[in-house]
Amino acid sequence: MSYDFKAIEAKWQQYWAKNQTYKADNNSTQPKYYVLDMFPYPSGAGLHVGHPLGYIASDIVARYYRHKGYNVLHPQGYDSFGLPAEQYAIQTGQHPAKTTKNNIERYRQQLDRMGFSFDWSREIRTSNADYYKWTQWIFLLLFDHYYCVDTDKAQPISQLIDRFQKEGNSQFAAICDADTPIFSASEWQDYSEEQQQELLLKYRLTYLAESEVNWCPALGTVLANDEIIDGVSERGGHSVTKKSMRQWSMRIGAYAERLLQGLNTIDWPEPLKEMQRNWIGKSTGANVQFAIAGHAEQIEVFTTRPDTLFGVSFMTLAPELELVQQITTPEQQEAVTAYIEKTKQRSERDRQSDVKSISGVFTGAYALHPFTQERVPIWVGDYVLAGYGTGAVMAVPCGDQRDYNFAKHFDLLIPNIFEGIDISEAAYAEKGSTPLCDSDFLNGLAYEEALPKVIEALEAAGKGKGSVTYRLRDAIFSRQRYWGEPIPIYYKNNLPCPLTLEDLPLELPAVEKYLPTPEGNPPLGNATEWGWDEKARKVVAVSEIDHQTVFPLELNTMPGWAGSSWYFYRYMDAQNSQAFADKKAVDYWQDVDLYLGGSEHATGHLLYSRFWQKFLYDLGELPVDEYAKKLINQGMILGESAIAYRKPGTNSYVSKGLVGDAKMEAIRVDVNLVNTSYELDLDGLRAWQPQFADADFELEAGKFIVGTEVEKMSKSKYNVVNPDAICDRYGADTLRMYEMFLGPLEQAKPWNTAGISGVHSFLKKLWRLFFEDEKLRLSEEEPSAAAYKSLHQTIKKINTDIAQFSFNTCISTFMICVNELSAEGTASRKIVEPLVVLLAPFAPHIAEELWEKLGHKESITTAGYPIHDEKYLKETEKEYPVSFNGKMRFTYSLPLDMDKAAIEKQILAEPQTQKYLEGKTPKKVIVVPGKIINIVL
RNA sequence: GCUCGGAUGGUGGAAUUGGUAGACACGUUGGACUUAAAAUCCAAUGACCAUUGCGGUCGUGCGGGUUCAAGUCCCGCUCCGAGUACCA
Repeated sequence: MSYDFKAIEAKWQQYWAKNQTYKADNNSTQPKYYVLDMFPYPSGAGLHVGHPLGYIASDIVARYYRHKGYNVLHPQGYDSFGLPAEQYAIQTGQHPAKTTKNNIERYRQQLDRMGFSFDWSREIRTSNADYYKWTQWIFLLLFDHYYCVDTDKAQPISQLIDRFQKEGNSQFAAICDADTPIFSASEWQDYSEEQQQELLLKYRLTYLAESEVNWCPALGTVLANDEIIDGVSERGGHSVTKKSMRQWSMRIGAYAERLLQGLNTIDWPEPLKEMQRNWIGKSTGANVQFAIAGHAEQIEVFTTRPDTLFGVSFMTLAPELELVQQITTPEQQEAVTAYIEKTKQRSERDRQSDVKSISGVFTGAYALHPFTQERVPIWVGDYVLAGYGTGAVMAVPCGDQRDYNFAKHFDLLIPNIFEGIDISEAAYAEKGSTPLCDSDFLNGLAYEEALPKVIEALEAAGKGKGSVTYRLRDAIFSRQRYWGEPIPIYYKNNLPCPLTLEDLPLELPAVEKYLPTPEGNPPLGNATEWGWDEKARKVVAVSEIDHQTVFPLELNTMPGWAGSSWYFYRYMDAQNSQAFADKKAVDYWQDVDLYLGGSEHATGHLLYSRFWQKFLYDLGELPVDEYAKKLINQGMILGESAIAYRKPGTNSYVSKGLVGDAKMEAIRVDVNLVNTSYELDLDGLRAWQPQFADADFELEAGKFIVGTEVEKMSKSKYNVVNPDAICDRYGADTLRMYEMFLGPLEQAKPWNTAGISGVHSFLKKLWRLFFEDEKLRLSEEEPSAAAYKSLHQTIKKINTDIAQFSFNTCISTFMICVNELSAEGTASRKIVEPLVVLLAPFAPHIAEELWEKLGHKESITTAGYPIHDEKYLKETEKEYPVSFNGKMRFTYSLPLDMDKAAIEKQILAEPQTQKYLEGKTPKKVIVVPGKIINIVL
């Protein structure tokens, strides 16, 4: 009987499904282990061999922990809202729900073939109303809370209203918009309901605000910063401009410090943490007030170098600041207005690609230095960003390269305040130990001492204070799209009113067209049923909107990251209709023990989900404030595109070896037509695309060889390898083991089928260990010492390697073990039985089959994972390499328990040693027990 | 520019964290079995020299250093990849 992987895999996949082998129990007394994959967006292209890499790794871990006696939660679902389905709907008129459903079915089929141990009873889809009901609920909670600085957590808005009633807003610290006015308790009470609501919006953790957004006219929507690459949209490459719109935002900035600190408590890859730290971009320094000559207003600047205060020679304001208009002198008015207009017209793309050119204009106004009262000219320059710090900088040309360049360009003063530093060529930006000069009370002090001193002086003079600024901006939450979660808000007198939990889910309405309306409203503006009846608490026809009892609903939908920011808690109790998850279930599962996914989500999903986590933790909804203890980034599997070389302007192709120095056009051909020796199947090619039907091919040695290029796997590059094809040819167990064998999990690597035969023949060899022809040839005899040793070495290595997620070396270890056992001849039950369990996480189908053949009635899942016994590994003797001056000469076998002195004595007495010593006395003898003996002459 | 990460045979990659570099696999070459092919098994395989003598020299991107001993640690470069970018 040969290894019939097709029959075996089909059999066990059915068995697992029928017996719900991998269903996790919410009422278990076993310890829990939660292994999570980043759930996929079900695209129309289906899975390629790159997708399962992380799923295979997490599946190995899940199965391993089950063997170890843990109650394992290993769920899977779909991030099923998203732009591609909507784009497809626009083109074809097919409802996104329908295409999404089809895509999911295809994904599921492909996933099932690979033998994953997912608990499918917990499957979720973010586009299902019973799921997004709870996404909407979280939105409502955010709307109903503000961030209290004193308690350093989110608090209910009702509490804020209480405080406003009693003391106004000047007595306590809460995170709010920068333009929030100060008011007293009596002023608050005098405000109208509308005014009060407007003010509360400035505090809510999700809020409406007029904000500058990245507007993409071609897509008709707003894009987040991470959806823009090189100034054009990630999807489609359309140009993007700035536009001011009233948008929903998330006050993630309130959590900046906690998001930063939390990184120290989680075991995530250091590079990923570093990315998040940079994205949060904390800088400490000071805010400094500059008076303006002849004006009541002041300019506040943020600087990380208040110690260089005496080097200020001008100020620069961002063109967007309102203050600019107020202080500009009549003579400069024209120039300033022209400059502001010019900046407005420049698209984000221009501004980014044109970093080097320096532009700016003088306002005619002067600021007064807080200590010297010297007059400092105020300029406007677009290198200052309105959105960072205060939108104004104190320019210290001797200490900052951009200020330096600006000063050189406009011929402004460059006073030097660094002792003994030459600044004739460039600014000196280091925070070094160089003492300051010409700096009044800071003279002679270097950065470290000057910093606290100047802040102290500023605070004493009431001219500034120490301050911290973050680069992290609040996240725009509105999308002008159809295929996303509706925002559970309606508008009364233009003010947003929240729905309540009882009203949810607010279901996505049907629309005729998925494009924006002619008036420029989002696609939901096309819905006929999209009014909110406040009394009946239900959605009614738009025609009934009267602004008395029926009001318009929000037309924007939520962004892609909304549904993915909390999904890992839904898996704990996926069917619950009363809560996002039952409290008992959440208390039992707590958090994710291992999270696997790509690093491309570093500053998107992985940051937003931490933010929501901390918020829900503040509310007591979740037990921990970081949801994933450990995270691993699996590397991307790249495609290896096949290139056929064509003579320019002809239809003749030349085999790779014959190209030489000739100029050729590189034409990508389907990799699936290429075999492992890079030979192209010409008949297949001719049938594949008509342009090749009558092409000429110059062969070498009767073959046509293609060139290759490693790039991202994508349909358009014809380099996509479908896992189904591999499963057909070699089976799922081979695919699983081969993907792991390819290299370290974290590393990006090209897909190449060349080595797959090695893994496949390993499985065949394993099979032959059990079967000779038709017969199970299992020995019940006591195994040899060598067999025991081989097994226990393997057990030891596999256990330590799984703990380190080093799956590629696990596969090697298995190969060595099976090679050794095969060489021995007979397979003893005492050896192969534990071996099969050991292998089960990696190649579950063949392991189940062999387990059954060994006479077991229950699934191998219930078997305990083998633990090695040192007694089989114990060695009494060890080969010591003996080297002279570090150069290896010979080896000598010695008992392991000998002490160093005895070893030294015995080695020196050896005739062979004497020969190499040539009568000299060694200076030193180094003995590392069990490792090496080095004799230094 | 800044911040990370990397560089080991023809190829993918190992190396107990300073202790015999190249495990394991692919590929290649030779052999066995076979009418033949597939499958399987055996042997060789870093480079160069010596090969009828068991050996020698070099070798982990480049140049230095520390050490009895360096792929591994330190200093200075080169190249490649990722992230980020007027962040005051």
